[in-house]
Amino acid sequence: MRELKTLLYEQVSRIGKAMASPKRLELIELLCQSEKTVEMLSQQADISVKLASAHLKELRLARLVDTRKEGKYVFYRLAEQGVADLWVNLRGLAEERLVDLQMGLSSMVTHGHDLRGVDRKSILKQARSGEVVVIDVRPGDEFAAGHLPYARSLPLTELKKRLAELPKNKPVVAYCRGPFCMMAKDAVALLQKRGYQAFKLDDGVAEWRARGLPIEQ
Amino acid sequence: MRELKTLLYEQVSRIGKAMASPKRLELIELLCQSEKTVEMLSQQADISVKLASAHLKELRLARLVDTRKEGKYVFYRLAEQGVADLWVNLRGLAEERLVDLQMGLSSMVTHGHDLRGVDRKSILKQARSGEVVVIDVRPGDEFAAGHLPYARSLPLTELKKRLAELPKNKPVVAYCRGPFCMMAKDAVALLQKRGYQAFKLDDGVAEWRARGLPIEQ
DNA sequence: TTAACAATCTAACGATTATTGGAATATAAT
DNA sequence: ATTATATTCCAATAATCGTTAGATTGTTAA
Repeated sequence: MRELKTLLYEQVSRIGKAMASPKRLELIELLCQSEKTVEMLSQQADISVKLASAHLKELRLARLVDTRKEGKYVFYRLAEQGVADLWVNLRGLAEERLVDLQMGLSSMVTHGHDLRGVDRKSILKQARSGEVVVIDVRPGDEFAAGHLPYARSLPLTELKKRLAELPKNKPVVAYCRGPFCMMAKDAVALLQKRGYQAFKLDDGVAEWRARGLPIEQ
Repeated sequence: MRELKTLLYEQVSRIGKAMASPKRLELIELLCQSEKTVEMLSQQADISVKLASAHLKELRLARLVDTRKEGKYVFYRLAEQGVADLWVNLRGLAEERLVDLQMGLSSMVTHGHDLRGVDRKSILKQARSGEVVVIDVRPGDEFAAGHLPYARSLPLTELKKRLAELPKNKPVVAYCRGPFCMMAKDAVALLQKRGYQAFKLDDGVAEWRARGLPIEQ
């Protein structure tokens, strides 16, 4: 009776443990974008390959991620959609804490012209009608793995040379991996300096999907 | 830049850490039912008062719970609804793992006549019309803090002496604290032995509310 | 075959965490 | 005041975790 209960809560806590490390959370967020190799993950999360491998092992043990081998590369991916939803849920709960802890977060939250309050469905509608241009500033492979409807891929790294593709008479909405990612922020800063009407959308695909909105491939 | 990111993920991981202990999860589940004192929590979770206090301190540090002092008692409660939702979310993810690990869970999942597949809204409708009787077998104070609509309080401890209150010609649906709680299971077993048409509803109030359904007080 | 590369495994360390027992606070009851 | 009760604080221990370095496995390219 008691033993059974202990067993049950232990199982759930294994998932909690897996989400109890900052590095692992960052890896999960990256995997919300697309499947990636250990090397890609280690680079994008700014950690050693060894450490990434160790953390990924933990995540696999907790069944939050799965792997696929292709040649000498091992691709990791989320085991199911629910993992991304849990990440969004967890981060949402933490965000309140972040603001009232007066964290450096303020430098991210106060991005001047953001779309925090704007209704997501109205953005979707305006994007469809062409009233606004939605750009996805993540690397191209992440865009290919899934992106917001009507979004155009324009990776941050190519933004400078491809500015001409964007209209100056329409609002441009940029998004990236989610609220903790700085790519959209940087893109908006650049665009605004060049005279574009640029806005940042805090959502990434995980947030978008967790709220039941559609994702395209 | 990197430091800021590190800081952000660290904050989220604090919540993960708080949910990384089986005991703390059990405490959270108990607090989903109603506010409780340290002593009540320690008894219901089968741990020492000291240990309960230490775990509750962790939860308070992570801002998942709040306290209220009344005389010599300290009442703990969830800091916000989102905490209960996160618990439901987390447990949901773990449940798949539990079944394919062939855990002792099977002894709980196979409760014979359960309502796992039955639509929640139809239960609600049938309860309103009186086609079924919904009983809440948790302790009375938890019922008072919030319960399913049209439910009647009939704590497991009093069930035997109050059997006469239940009809034999209608289905009786029992629920308790959630899928990990055994009270409804025991109630159903007793009722079925006495010839009632009894069924177990796996939801507790947290699960019910997390799915957007109404709760009464 | 050999060389280069991706990824994992092993061992080790310091840091953190869970748990317990004993002392200390605070409040209520006598 | 004194006693009893609820809770927390402090210290100590064993267990677990994060991280790094070195060796190892498996795969591709030469």
